[in-house]
Amino acid sequence: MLEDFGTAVAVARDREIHGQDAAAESCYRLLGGCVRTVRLDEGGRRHVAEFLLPGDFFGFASAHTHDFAAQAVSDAALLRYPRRLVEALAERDGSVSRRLREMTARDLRAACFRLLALTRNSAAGRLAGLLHDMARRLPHGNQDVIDLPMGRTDIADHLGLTAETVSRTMTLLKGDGIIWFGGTTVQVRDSAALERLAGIQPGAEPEHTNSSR
Amino acid sequence: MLEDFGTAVAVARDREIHGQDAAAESCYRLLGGCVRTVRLDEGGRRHVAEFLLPGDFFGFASAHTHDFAAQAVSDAALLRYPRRLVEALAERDGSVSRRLREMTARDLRAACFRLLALTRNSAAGRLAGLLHDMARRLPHGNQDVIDLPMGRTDIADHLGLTAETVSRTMTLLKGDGIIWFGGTTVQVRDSAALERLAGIQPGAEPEHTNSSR
DNA sequence: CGTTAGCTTGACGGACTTCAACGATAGTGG
DNA sequence: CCACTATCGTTGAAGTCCGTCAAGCTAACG
Repeated sequence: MLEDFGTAVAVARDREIHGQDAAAESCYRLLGGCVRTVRLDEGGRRHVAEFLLPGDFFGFASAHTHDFAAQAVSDAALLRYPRRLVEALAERDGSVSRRLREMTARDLRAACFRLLALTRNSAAGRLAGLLHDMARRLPHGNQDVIDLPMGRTDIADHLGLTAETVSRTMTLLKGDGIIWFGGTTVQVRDSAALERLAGIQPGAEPEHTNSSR
Repeated sequence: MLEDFGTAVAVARDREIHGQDAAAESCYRLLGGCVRTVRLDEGGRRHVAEFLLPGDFFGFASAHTHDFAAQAVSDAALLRYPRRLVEALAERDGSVSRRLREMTARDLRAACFRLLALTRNSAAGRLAGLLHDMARRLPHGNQDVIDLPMGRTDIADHLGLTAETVSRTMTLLKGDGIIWFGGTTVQVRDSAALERLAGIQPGAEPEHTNSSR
């Protein structure tokens, strides 16, 4: 399987794993830390497509080039797989090919639902969705306390907002007692309210990313 | 190949091809007309994910259920493929599996770029992008004149706007001489201006959908 | 101790939504 | 053939949310 072939790579915070529009020679799996995929459009505006967390695969759906750059949000550890090898594996082994297809389909599904959230929800709804997502995906202790690795600007560029709006909305949610935060620590105090704001019915929309398993 | 197995289906305007969250028993290829994929969220808000045009495949990336309903925007002709058969084909034939994966990856890429456009562009930019896209994809005569099959509400729900804003913005673009329209007919008079508004550099972002070839 | 980068808060303006009314077009039944 | 009605598109006025510009604040680092 894929697990046997990756080569370990360590990437320091804010360093690039691969550039935007770079030849897609490698795919990756994140083992530790946090990675963002970013694109700068012709107007110079920055857009963060996803935040990747430990266990996530990325770069597997790229055709000839990676449309988005990948950068370490925090110090990160990852495995690198040569694309040629992945393709060769898929060519030989039907189950690998199927798993790759499922992975891409999951990403597509996640992208579609993100599209829903970003075009229909207010700033509070979008932020609630992200926080809820992070609380679910981040490796946390046993409580609802998480350590947000990314800054306000990253969050803003991910949600289609400005850093100011993110900041204001965070303090709003804090004032309402829905979350608490200080430094990079965030505590979800009312998960149900968060889901309500994000427009999620109680038990829906699981596995938003290309995670492990 | 797939081409040999589809069964022809005709669907009248505004009829449903498959419902939201319906079991994904079939995949489709559109031969004529226009189809939209739609989802109603828990707030009752409607979201149009894509407009499918002749040649487009859809429903192939769905896992167990179709997350979006598919409805005929205009009278449509399509081919239906049983999913079990498609999966069986993919299991047997590596090249089919690879093509399915490429198709899903193309959709994912398109969804990511739509995400960019919808979160970063103004109403005029979004509309310009859609019109440019339609002018490129719709089967048209030899001029820049196209026949928009979908109504203002469909466009609005696709772009994350209201029908009123779409209408207003259309008349703005008309006033600027960038487009002309009357009834369902739209003429692109200044394609370069459209691309500029949409934030597209001259020769970029091709094949936005899972089209034929 | 000074500097820098990130977060917060305030004031203002603009873009889009909402609510409402009106006009045009097509389909229906008398 | 002609109201009648429903649907869609357009236009107007008012309100809201978020972006922009600007300043202050904190914490980390040299």
